[in-house]
Amino acid sequence: MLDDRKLEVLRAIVEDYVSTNEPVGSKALVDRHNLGVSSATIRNDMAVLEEQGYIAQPHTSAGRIPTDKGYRLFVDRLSTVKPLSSAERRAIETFLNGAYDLDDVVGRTVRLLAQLTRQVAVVQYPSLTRSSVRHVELVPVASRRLLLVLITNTGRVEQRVIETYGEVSEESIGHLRALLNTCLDGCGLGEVPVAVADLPEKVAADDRPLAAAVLSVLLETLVEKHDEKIVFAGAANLAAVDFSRSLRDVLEALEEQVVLMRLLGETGDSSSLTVRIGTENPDEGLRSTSVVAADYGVGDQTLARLGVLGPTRMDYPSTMGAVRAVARYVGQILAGS
Amino acid sequence: MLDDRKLEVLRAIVEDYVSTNEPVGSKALVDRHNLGVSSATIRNDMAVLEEQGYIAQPHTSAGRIPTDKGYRLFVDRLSTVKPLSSAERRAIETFLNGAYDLDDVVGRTVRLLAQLTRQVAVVQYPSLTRSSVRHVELVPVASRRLLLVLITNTGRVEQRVIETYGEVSEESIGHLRALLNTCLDGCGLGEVPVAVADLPEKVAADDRPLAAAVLSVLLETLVEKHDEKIVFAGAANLAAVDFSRSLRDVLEALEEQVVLMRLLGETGDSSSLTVRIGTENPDEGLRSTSVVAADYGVGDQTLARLGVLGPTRMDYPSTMGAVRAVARYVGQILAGS
DNA sequence: ACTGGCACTCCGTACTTTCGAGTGCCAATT
DNA sequence: AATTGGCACTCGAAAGTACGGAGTGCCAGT
Repeated sequence: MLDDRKLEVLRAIVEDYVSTNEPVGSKALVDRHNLGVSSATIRNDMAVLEEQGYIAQPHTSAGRIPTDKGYRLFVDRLSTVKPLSSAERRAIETFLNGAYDLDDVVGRTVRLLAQLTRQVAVVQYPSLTRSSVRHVELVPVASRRLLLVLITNTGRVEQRVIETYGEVSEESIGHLRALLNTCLDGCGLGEVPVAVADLPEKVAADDRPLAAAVLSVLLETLVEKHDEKIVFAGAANLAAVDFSRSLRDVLEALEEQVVLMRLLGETGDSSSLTVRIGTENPDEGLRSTSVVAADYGVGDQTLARLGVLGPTRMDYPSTMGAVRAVARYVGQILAGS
Repeated sequence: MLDDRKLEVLRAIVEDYVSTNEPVGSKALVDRHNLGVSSATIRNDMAVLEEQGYIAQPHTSAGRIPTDKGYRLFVDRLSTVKPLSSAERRAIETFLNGAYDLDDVVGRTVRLLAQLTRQVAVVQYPSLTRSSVRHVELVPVASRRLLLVLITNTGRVEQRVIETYGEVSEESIGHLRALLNTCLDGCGLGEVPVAVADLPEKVAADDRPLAAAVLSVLLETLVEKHDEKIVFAGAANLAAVDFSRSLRDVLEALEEQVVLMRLLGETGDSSSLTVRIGTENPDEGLRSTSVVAADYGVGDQTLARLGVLGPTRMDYPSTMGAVRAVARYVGQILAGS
């Protein structure tokens, strides 16, 4: 139903609109792209494209702009991911290599991605449930208070305060610490509940209450809500764009963890890059934005997601290239640390 | 040189301008406040106030708006900090009490302050150099790699990777760990360099390289640049205001750690609240904003600062009240954990 | 199937007009 | 000397008006 030329016209409209931010008319189109036909022909094609819902006019007698459906078709069939320049790749590499701990890796990544795409970048910390235990530490911090410190293979360090409701000896703590570490070393965090199930039986009767308190805090730490940590950067880039919805709505959405989580979406099923365009977005305040997201991880193990948010009118090929490249490099960095 | 009535006029101008966001004229002033004189008199007073630089007109034949100097006088001499309502105080208390670790305390605080003031809130993590060591942990994470974990009395947990350039036995690590903890327990982080000075001499000759590596990383962690950690929230509130400088400039400034640090300024000398108005601000992009900041800490020990950033046209008494109240509550929460 | 031509639409811009809040100044009053 | 009512003046914001031009849809011709 859409012949090759019509697709070509759609692509041209998307590209021109993205670069000029102005509705594109038939005349301008034949001037800038050598389509080999006259503007009248293009007008006919445009009429069809509009009827099918791929483009729209802001008002009568104005040029056309792509609809969400138009962008969708463009992303799916009319564009290819644009690889970064080698200069950009080198910049990424040197910038990320300077990181000295996980916080720093994530912080640098999100700033880097924001700068690279000139949009808002979002990076999720490596998921706890998909990591494994590297070390568990119990530190007494007051007479009736312990600090549980959990270190994962991805370098995440989680800490929780434990109230012990009674004095606890150094020995008990040391014993429990050793037991926890033998139980859990290398254990996937998803399996922790199973792995510790029989632990209370192994401790001396006197230490059972302590063990119970520690375990309850440990298990709570793995509960979904606390599981996820996510950051963003580049909000300043939003100010340059003007949204149909107010800027305020978008900023508000960005400040909510849950919204950010939904934004990146589920970890991708097949291809690594996910693009969500305008109204495809679940959240009210983000109906005029698009998201390009990707999984990142070490080897074949997916750890979490990262991505970019911008106006639907965005340069998809370049953005997708940047997101893919950064996701890969982060995986490499994490693998090496 | 400024009699009481003129001061009263200035106060009225500030209050009206803050609440209406429109230049205030002599007529409107006598209507809204019962000053007991006519508008012509007020006009004369205004002329004097303008000559002295406390107010200005956006253009001839418009009302007056306060200058930075006018706000300064208002804050210093014409206003009193407005305490929060008891409902607000209760809300703060319950909200902050739910926090389960330092990250959570800081995160909740910054969101709370943003919501309370409807402006941008900034909170600095408890300064490392002003904290003391609660525990040091060494965790082997790979054959030639250790993780140094430092836990402070304020609940901050810092981690650094250490390359050992050689296999290291469990025993060596255990030994060094014990040594470190006896050396450093309760030691102020400022004194760490002194406290560990003679440590290398205490370890077995074989472990000297290991000790050196660990110490170098430990000392580096305390270097100023890494010392400070700072977060903000409520950027969405900026969108509601319009700045003379572009919103973009302000957002950009906010995303830079160093700028945020400068923003809060040095820890206050005398009174607990610091107000910096417009051009009193050191940073280019923040010349049209004001900052209200305060120290917070446990007991008489100052740990760090927090504050609020908004347009110069802000409700200073309320904002100051909120900042002061939140700073106090955070201190309490930290004391209890 | 494509094209050139043509009448039509309507946005954006610029120009003008009007309206009114606000000012500064002055002479009169207390 | 301080205050006041009066008055001419200023200037921005809002509303109205005019116009140019990019863009469209349609149709007859190739």
